[in-house]
Amino acid sequence: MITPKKDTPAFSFDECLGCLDITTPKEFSFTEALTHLSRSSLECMHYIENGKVFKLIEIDGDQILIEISEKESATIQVRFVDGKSRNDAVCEKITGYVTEWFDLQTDLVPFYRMAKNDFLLSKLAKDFYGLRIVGIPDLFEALCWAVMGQQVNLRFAYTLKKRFVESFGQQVQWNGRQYWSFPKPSDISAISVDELRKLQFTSKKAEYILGIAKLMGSGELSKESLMLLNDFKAAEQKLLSIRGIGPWTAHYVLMRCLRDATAFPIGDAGLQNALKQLLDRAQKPALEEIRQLFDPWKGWEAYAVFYLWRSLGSPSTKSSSTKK
DNA sequence: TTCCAGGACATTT
DNA sequence: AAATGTCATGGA
Repeated sequence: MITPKKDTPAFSFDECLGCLDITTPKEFSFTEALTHLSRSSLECMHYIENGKVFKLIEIDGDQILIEISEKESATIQVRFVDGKSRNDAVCEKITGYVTEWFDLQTDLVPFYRMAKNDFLLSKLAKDFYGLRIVGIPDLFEALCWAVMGQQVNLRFAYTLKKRFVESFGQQVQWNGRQYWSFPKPSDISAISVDELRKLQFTSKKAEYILGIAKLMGSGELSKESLMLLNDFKAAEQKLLSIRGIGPWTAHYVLMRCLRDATAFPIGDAGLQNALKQLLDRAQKPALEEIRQLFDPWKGWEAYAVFYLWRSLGSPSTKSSSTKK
């Protein structure tokens, strides 16, 4: 069985303020998490304002709008926007959610030890210190997002997600703003390809997502069942057996949802472009070279990829790149 | 205009 | 088994 580290950080609940403090590891940067979450203005699954993230999460069937901000060093604060208090059991679940979302359970010390003297990673580890793999805890969301991202530019992928969520998800209004929850498999399994075609999904993307919704709706596929498998390799095989899920999608989901630190979407175009830029090459490195580059990073492939992706959005590493 | 983007699958050689 | 075509849109 794949056992996630269950060393939940300490939390304290202040009943009066309707808040929850979560202690974060030393190697955690809330700013880096915010940078990641701010990638697209079309993002519909959370809202960011003044260094605070607003997100609708579901606990025991209840939708709770939370606001997360950095309180002081090594502490982030979760505020319940409705001001109501929650009991300890719910607080624990919220803490668990945030911990998983922000990847607070991973010990990054070995990663940084490894990266410290690496010719490529040392700079990235320094520049983006505290960056963790921001997760997509919901398996259906992770799979749908990965399918939407297949072979289209990221902006269009966000457009598709926004249309999808606003068509089939649930919303909560607060202070004149809408907060969305991702559609459930059961919301999607019965719709038709045409309904997704209207949102400008390709027929294939529509079929893939309907197929995944049916598998998850029937219980044939679930995050829990994947985590019950012997290892991530078995989870990968299960994912690859599903129509529409190829190597890239499988590894992307292993990385963002199942938290496999060895997940390695080697064919990823963004990864190849990041390496091309960092190595100052005229062309993207070949797959075999990428494999060799990653060889010293065994066990931390997913983190290496995430830091390389991060480098693409960084002004500090941006150079006057010419195309192709 | 052309190329290809955080791919996967079907079809053709 | 490996190369090639297809999907849809958008940005450079």
